[in-house]
Amino acid sequence: MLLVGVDGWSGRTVWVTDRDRSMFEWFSIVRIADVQSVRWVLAALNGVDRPVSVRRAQSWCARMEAAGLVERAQLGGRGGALVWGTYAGTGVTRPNLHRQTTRHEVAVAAASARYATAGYAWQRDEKPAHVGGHQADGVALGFGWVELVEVELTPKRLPRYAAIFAAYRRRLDLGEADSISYLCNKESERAVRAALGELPAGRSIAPQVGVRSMYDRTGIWVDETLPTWMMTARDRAQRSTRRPRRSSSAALF
DNA sequence: CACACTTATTGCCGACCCGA
DNA sequence: TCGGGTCGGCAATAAGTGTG
Repeated sequence: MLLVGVDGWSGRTVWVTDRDRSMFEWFSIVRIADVQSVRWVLAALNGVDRPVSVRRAQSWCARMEAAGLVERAQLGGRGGALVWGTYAGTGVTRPNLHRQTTRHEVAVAAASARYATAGYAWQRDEKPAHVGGHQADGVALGFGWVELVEVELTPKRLPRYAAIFAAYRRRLDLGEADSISYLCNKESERAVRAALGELPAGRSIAPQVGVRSMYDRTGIWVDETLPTWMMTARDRAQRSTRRPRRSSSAALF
């Protein structure tokens, strides 16, 4: 454990545990999240499959804010305050809260938090190496299982889906991934399903694509249990015939 | 083993904010 | 103004640790 002095408070200190450091690793990957997602990641690090209480997540944020390791912005939306790691906490620069993509990033973090609780490691997808490639919003790594995750809050036009599906087809053929999950709201779920059915490229990957409506219109994912379709990494490993790419002793993130 | 003490976690309550 | 949602203070509880 590490003792961190609190600026401006004479004598006040905060303990930073290994678990807290794992939280900062997660924040360095997803950059920004809401309090609901913090509930799930704290649960993952505690080794339980239910989120910790809202109160617990709030107090964790308050404690780390006092230590100067996270910052918060109360924007009044559902899902709680937005939370991000400071440079001192994560070594990455502050996210821009007013960028249009922030809502999307928070939604990706919500997905990452659930996958973490289900036992998956989480990575950012690599930038496409060649023209026509496509970068997913995240990669969930199980034991011998690679799942590309796409968070879809705004429906796209059909030609765009055609290009993305073709890129996924190539990646599946190359063995870079085992499946693709589209996490949507109601509107985009309809668009993705339609595109998968109408486009030849869509039909060719459809058996390996899961389309789930998890978000409300504003991109908030609120729940108290893991979705039934989300198989835990451990259960998935027992059904997978592939050789593990990730040892069971690998770190969570 | 019994007991005191610490730490982590939770539920409850009131305060506050915001939109209908 | 009302209701829903979030946040922080507080007390209760569970689990872990040290001591006689």
